[in-house]
Amino acid sequence: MPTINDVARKCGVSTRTVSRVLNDRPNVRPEVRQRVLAAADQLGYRPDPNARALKSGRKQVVGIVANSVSSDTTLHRIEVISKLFATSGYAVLMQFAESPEMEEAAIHSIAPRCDGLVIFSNLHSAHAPALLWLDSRHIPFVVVDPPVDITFPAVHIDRRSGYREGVRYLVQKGRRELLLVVESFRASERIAGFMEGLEREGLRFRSSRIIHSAKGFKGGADAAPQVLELIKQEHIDGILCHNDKIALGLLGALQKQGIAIPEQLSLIGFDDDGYDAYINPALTTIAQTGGDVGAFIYEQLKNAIEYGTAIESKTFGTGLVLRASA
Amino acid sequence: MPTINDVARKCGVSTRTVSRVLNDRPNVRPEVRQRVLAAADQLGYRPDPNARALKSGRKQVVGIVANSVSSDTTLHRIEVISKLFATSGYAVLMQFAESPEMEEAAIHSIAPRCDGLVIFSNLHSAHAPALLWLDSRHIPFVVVDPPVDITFPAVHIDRRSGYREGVRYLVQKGRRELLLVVESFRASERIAGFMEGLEREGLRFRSSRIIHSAKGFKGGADAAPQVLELIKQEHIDGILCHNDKIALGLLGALQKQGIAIPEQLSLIGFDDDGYDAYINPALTTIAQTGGDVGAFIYEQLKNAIEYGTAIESKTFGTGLVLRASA
DNA sequence: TTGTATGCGTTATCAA
DNA sequence: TTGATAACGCATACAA
Repeated sequence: MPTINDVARKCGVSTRTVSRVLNDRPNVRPEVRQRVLAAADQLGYRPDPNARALKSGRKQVVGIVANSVSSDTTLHRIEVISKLFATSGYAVLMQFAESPEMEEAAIHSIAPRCDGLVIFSNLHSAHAPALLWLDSRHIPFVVVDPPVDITFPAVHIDRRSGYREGVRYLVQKGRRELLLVVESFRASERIAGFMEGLEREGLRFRSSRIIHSAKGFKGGADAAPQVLELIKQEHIDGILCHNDKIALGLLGALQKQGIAIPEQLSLIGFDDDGYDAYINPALTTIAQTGGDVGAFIYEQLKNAIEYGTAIESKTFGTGLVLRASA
Repeated sequence: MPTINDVARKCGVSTRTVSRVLNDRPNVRPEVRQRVLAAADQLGYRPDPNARALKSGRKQVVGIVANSVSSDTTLHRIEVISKLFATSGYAVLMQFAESPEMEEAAIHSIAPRCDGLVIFSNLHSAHAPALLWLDSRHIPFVVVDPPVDITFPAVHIDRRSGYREGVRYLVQKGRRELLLVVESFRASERIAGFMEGLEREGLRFRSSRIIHSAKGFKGGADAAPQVLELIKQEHIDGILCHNDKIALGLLGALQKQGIAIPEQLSLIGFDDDGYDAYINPALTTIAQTGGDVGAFIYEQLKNAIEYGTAIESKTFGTGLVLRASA
């Protein structure tokens, strides 16, 4: 591996001059610049990023810490962030964490190698020590969709309003006996929206109208018997689901039992997964609105890193995407 | 940010001793070891990974280069690899590339920061300079699912046998007029398998029996009119698709036109996406077999990095996952 | 416009 | 068992 010294020697200049050329600094004669560039190219010289980082502190890397139970949405956002940062010459250092403790450890392990951090967080405390630590080290970071309110720069997704809107829409369609099917993790915002929606429509909330399901397609399918029972006993005619996977799992299982959707029952998911428009009936869903979360994070974090600007928090809304199932 | 010197000073030993303690080296009195550990902890000391990498060459990072058009499968494999490496204390440095040229650039930019590399490749040449360069630098790497044969350690997915098997299965079910719907990218292996399958079953191949569609659900749906035409004219009764998204898009569109699946027409996808079992009819598909690709890569690469073992190439098979659509 | 020399925070050689 | 000290490859203050 050739070093900057090799390049300097090869064309009879000092390392200082080579450094100038390589970092696009002024005060180098064009002729010398050419010579250095040629020598570097010829030797296949590449600056050592570690040495550079050690000296200058700039690493050209952004870190991403994500919780282990990352959804397709999270994966997609990570992809967007990575691609955008790639266009600015940054690579992305990623570490998954299974638990809040591991998440803190991951932050500590990744931060020293990064110019900035994106944290898809499960940290359940608003005062996570790792975040305080980052802050004290002046490492810019964005927390994405934390389950609790947080005083640090963060992107929030307002699911509550989406579920509220879902309820309103169903009621407007003449549905009165509504049900909410949620996974155990991150149910509270959905439940709050559901309850608020009922209240605003003047409908009474009953705790029996919240069903807890396991995760994913299978969770939805497995919840079907219980849902079916409620349909019979309480004449459920509208269902809001934790996400589209739950909705699809449930949809198929209910259809097999002869439930007509949307005629007899309206069904609404969450996330706007790619398949929504192509299943039968196409799935009405609630989706994040207000632009691309990944793009927003990129803008904020990049400016914070390169110009020291403050990162502004933002709340993205959610809204109905109307299709056939409701 | 406290350094190793601060720790050394704080407990009155030399940096050498602190270094010994921190790297679990022998020849330190237990009492001193305790003292050092306590001091480090108290100062919140964390070794600088850049300085460490600069000196020792070990970076505790594996790199992933992925092409921009990465499928869900790729994303999932990346996730698996990241999580496994996280359990061994490695973070993952990721860079997406839009083109083969950018892919080479990404390799060059990432490699110096990594102990090893995973390359989800679109490199269309078997002798990509970047790979030769990696090899000459003795940086272990695995190429995943390259579109061409390659002499470097690689994981191959044998799609051809899967499509062959698909044809055989359809014929066995009494289907004779088969159609293949492929995207433009990476169609050749599928076409080869399709043609081989037909040949083995003694069926004649006609070029009209290959339809090119755009990407994704929409591509499948948009191909429907053309497919419908063929169904009418040539009495198509079995379709193999590029992947499950194409299959689902096509499925819905055909159903809307009154085609009964699987009664009138058998439909087979590829990938075994999560929703396959939950749509109606559940989608029969072709899936990669032989274990988890990500886990295999982790094993190989980790051993190569830590013990210098050679990485062995492996070909993963593909096989039918029978459900209702065929 | 260019060069010399120092130090970033580690690891590791050598001597004690 | 320990310590002084020299690199690792680069960026930059300062001198020329």
